[in-house]
Amino acid sequence: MAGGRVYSSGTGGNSGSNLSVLFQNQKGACASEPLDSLFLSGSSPSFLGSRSMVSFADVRGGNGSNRPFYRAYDHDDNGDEDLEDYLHQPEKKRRLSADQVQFLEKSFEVENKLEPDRKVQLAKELGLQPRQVAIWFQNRRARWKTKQMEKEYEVLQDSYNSLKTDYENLLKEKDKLKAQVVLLQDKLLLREKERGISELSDTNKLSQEPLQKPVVESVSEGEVSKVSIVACKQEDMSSARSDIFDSDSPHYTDGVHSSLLDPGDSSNVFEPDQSDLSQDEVDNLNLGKSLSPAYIFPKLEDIDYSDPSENSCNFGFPADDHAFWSWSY
DNA sequence: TTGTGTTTTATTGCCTCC
DNA sequence: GGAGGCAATAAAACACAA
Repeated sequence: MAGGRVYSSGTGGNSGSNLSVLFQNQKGACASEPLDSLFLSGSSPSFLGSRSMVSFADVRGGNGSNRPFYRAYDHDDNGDEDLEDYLHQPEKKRRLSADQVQFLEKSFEVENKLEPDRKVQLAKELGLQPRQVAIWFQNRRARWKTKQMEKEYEVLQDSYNSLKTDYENLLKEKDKLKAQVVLLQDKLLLREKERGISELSDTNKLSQEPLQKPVVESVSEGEVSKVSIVACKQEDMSSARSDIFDSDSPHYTDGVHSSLLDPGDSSNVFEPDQSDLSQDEVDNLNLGKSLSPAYIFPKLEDIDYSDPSENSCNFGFPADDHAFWSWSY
């Protein structure tokens, strides 16, 4: 015996409880053995006929009437010789009958731990040894635990897959936005070059016409750099540089400008209202008139788009604005 | 029928609790 | 120190394809 343990051999007697009556009624459905009919009397316990393996000491030490009934005994064409052989063969494991298992399962559902009294009671009801009942519960708990772990694993797996999908979608969205940024930067560079050429010719003209109006004033007050100011109102203006709104083009409507200011675009983040502007911002607005717009708009190359929380210029969004970064798909 | 994988029953050794 | 639980494992019983 394990670890010097001493296990009670059990009685296998009938308690005569209601549970026994229940399973006696089901006995017809249970695989009834010829051996049962041989050894079972009318007053025998309901499960005694299918009694499983008992301890060797119990079996071998007892007389013939104490021999267990082996339900697993294959009796298709058994004669007396087979019976003899069977009774003399070494003890083997016996599976519990369907009824016994059902009984134990129901008991397990009620309580998966086995109190000593309950163990003895169940053993009596089932015609098993208390030790066998204990072993069955122990193994049943192990199976239950395994099942639970499998369920938990599935839940975690589903959660992981969901997160992975979200992550991949976000990556795609990020790539899309990056491509947009590159496109816009190209357009800006192009316009910058055009403006450089234009200013060069303006300078030449200016030297000949000193009374010409300042370039900035050609931009209407309602439109000038409102967007750029708000976009960067929380930022260090020293890093700003923009000439998106060319003084020569107050109604700048190329792809860049229109995409940023299109009121119909729900994703448009540049929809500031002048009434929302603080005095500082208004000052900046005025400053923007007198200074070059290049001081107002940030240099796109300086913006890090990889991590929204680290943007030096987040276009008016707080860095922790998760709503912006976790739009649905 | 047989080989092989799975399930069930039981053992062993270790650990915790009282 | 004994009782009982648990993890690991053995081994029999069982299921099933080839």
